[in-house]
Amino acid sequence: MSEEVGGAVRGAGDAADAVGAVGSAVRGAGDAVGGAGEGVQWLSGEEGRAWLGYRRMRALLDLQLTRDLARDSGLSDADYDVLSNLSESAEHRLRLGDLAAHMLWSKSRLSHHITRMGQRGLVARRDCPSDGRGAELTLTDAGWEAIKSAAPRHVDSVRRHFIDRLSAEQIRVLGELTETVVDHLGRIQDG
Amino acid sequence: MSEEVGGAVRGAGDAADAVGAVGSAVRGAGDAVGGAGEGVQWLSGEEGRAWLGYRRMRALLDLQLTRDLARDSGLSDADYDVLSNLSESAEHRLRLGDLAAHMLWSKSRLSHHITRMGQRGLVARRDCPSDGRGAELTLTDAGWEAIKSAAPRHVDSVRRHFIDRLSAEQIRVLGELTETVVDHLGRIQDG
DNA sequence: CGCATTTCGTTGACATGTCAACTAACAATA
DNA sequence: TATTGTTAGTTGACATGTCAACGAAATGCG
Repeated sequence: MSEEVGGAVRGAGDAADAVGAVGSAVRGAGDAVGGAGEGVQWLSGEEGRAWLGYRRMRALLDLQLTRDLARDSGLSDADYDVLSNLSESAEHRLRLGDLAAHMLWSKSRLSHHITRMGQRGLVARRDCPSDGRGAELTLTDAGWEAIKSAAPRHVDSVRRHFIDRLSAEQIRVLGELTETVVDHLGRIQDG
Repeated sequence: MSEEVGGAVRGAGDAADAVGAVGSAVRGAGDAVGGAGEGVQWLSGEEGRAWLGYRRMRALLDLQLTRDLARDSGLSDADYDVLSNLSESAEHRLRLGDLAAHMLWSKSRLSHHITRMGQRGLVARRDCPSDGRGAELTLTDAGWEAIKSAAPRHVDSVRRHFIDRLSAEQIRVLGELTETVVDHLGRIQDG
C-alpha cells in the first residue's frame, strides 16, 4: 500500500473525480497515516465534496470572470473593485486607509495599485483636507466612464457563470452560509 | 442624487453592511444609471447577498487559512497544493503538464514555483522516461515529511474556520451548488 | 509647551505570477 | 528519411503583491 496523505480515493468516475484534487489532502484514509496523522478528524464524504467543490469552483470562476472582465472592459479584478468602491462612495472619494480596510488590502498594496491606476488616468490622489498625513482617492471622469461601462457587462458575466446557474433555494442557503462564516471570521480579526 | 453604479444601498445595519462592498457594483438601482446601464439585470436582494457574501467569505477565509498554514507549517497555499497533489499520486510522482492542468495553473507558473520549492528541498525534477521532452516532479523525503505534518493542522484550520461552522444541510447544498457551477465552467473550457 | 507614541501613507527590496519567445523532442506525412 | 507542424517545458522581461523601514503629521500626556 502506497503512502498518501488525505487519500480516501473514492470510486473512479464519481462526483469527486469531476471536482478534482485542488486543495486536497483534507479527506483522510482514517488511520492509514502513521505518526503525526493520528487522531485527526479528516473530512467526511459530504464535507470533502463541499470543500473541494468550493475550492474548484473558486478557481474556475475566478479564471472565467477575470477573462471576461479583461476582454469586455480592459480591467483587472483589482481595478474593478477599486473603481466600484469609489463609485459607490459619497462624492466618489475615499480615504486610502478606509478603502484598504474595506477591501481587505494592505495599505501598501493599495498605494502601489493606485499609482498604476493613476498613470492610466482612472483615479487621482488628493491631499486630505482634514488630516495632513492622509490622502483621498477620487474617481476621474475616465474612471467613472470605465466603471459605468464595465459594471453591466460584469453583472452579465456573474449571472451567466454563477447566479443564473443556481436555484433560489441554493442562493438563499449560500447567502446564509457565507454570512455565518463571515461573521465568524470577522470576530477573529477583532478579538 | 449622487451618481453611482450598482448602488441599491439597503438600510444601514442590515446584513448587507456586514458583508461590505467587496465585489460590488453588481446590485443595481434599476434605471438610476443612465446610458450604458439600460436594460441591465442587476442582482436582486437575495442574489446580491449571496454574491457579496461569497466574495467576502472567500477573501477572509483565504487570509485566515493562509495565515494558519504559514504559522503552523511554514508553507504557502501554493506549496501545500503542490505537495498535496504529489502525495496523492501514484509513487509520489507526476508529469508537470498533468499537475499544472489539474491545479489549473499555467506551465510557466508551475515551472517557476517548483524551481523555488526545489531549492528548499521539498521536491525534485526528473527526466521523464517515456517522453524525452518531459519532466516528472517527485516528492523528496523532506517534502513528504512536510505534507505529512502540515495536512492534519490544515484540516483542523479548515474545520475550525469553515466546515464546522456549517450545518449538514448547508454542507450538502454547498456541495451540490459548487458541483453545478464547476460542471458548467468545465464545459466552457472544452466547448 | 515639549516629548514620546501612534497613525497615515509611501517607498524599495524582494517574492510571486503572467506573457511571449524559445529549445528540444515527438508526431504525421510525403 | 526529410519536412513540417505540434507539444513539453524553460526562460527572461515585466506586472503585481508582500514585507519592513521610513518620514510626516496627529495624538497623548507630563
